[in-house]
Amino acid sequence: MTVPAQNREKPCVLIIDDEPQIRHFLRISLKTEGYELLEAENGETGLGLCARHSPELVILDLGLPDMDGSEVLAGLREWSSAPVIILSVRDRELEKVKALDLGANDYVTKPFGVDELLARVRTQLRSQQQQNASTPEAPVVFDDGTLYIDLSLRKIVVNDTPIKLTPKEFAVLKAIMLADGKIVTQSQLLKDIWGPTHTKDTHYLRILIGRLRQKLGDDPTEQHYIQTEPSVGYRFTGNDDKAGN
Amino acid sequence: MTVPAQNREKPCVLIIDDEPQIRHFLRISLKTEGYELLEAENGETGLGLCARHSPELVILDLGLPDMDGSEVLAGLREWSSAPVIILSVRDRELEKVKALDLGANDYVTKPFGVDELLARVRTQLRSQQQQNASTPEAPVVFDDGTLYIDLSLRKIVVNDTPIKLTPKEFAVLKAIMLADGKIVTQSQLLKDIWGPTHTKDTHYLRILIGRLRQKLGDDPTEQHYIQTEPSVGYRFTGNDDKAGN
DNA sequence: GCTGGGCGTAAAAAAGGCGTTAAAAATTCG
DNA sequence: CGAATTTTTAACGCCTTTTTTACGCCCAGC
Repeated sequence: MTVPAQNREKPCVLIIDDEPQIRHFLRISLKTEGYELLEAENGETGLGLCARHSPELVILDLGLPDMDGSEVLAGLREWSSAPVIILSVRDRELEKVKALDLGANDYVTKPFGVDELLARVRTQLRSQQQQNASTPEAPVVFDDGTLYIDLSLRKIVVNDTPIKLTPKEFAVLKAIMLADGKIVTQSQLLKDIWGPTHTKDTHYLRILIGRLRQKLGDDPTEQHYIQTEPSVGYRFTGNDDKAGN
Repeated sequence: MTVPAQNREKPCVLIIDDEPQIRHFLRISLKTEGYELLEAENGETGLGLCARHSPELVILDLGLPDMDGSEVLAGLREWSSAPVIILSVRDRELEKVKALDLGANDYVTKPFGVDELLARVRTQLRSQQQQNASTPEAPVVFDDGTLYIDLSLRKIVVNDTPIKLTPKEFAVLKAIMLADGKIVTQSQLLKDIWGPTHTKDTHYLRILIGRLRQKLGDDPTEQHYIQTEPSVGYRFTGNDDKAGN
């Protein structure tokens, strides 16, 4: 599995902003504070970078060229719990509330003071540290040469051929991938994706898993990627049969 | 430690502010959001209330009559990690940095919009909750070099060969493993796994234990792992005489 | 030394779960 | 509003699991 290196000496901060001068400005400030930096000038590369490097914190500008900032935030929150500080020129209350309720951890209005922003960065990293002591980040990208999956960009490639997944198919794949090798119970999947009223309808799952295996090129008798634990659930495996951790 | 009961239906918010109209204002807003409330009009009673009730969140005004807000914050942080949102009329950057670095989680400048404050309250409670949710299950693992069992991962390995257990087999193994060396009665196992209507069908158990021993590589005449207590029940032991962990 | 209850084993028959296919219904999208 | 995609429904064959049934063994007690 392509598990991003989690043991960093310096905390890593990802900046997603399209304005070069802001990025430059932040780069200087954050570097002198001793952070490692990642930069993206649009939402898509931002999501990709975040998936591949799982930074300790994300600074996200709401006004991006390719997609709305809140879309980026929502996409991020589907699989990442990294703290996000929003930057925005819009200081209307509604905007702030929307972003915070979407899962942002702080909202700073441009123009802002560097020192304040740096303090807010420290604050977020501090609270994050408290909890993240023993929580290994779940893998968001998978690549074994044959199958390539990037949950952040919703991109699946099998043998260099892009594959399209339906919403439910993707939701199931995401769920079992984020479980990181652990079994996800049938009732859990049914509850999360079909709703609490369908926790018994396991045939939904059987047919969906069937289509998923077919699309991923996974022989059900081999169960290379998706393993069935009969009458319990399913697990995603990157071909490590050994008793791992 | 005097840790008060933490299981509340509603999250509890402590307001420390000397201005009655602000307290009134916050009280209305927070109550309608469904929070339980505590109020203090000076630092000392605030600290006392926080110690006694350990609220899920603290809203702290920096300008208090009896002691400086940062003193309150510093005092709080000596023993509490509850999220603190600072309220202040002072919007100088230095003030914000000082408060945040003292351990505050957010800093809101008066006058503020209610909706934004409420959103920030939700945000803080959310990250707090997230952190409590992690680290739920302690891994239950047995390993003596030959037999490896991980109950949480549902993984059994005998002599480096992964073994598949059926649901009932696993349920029985789990039951006797969790008993930690003590005997589990036959009727107990039958009631728990086959249901209360089968407490007499001990032949089910005999057959199942047989298969289990076979799969685990346990000679029934030796009873290395699963011991029979005739007409009583079964117990799991990992090398009983040896210094077991 | 026979006897009977409790245990372990071995084979069958019965039941249940899984994967697959095809078609109908619902939803999305142009 | 119609076409294409997605989801749901229904039915079948296969394999695994569970239950049933039958038999042999050990050991205490008469």
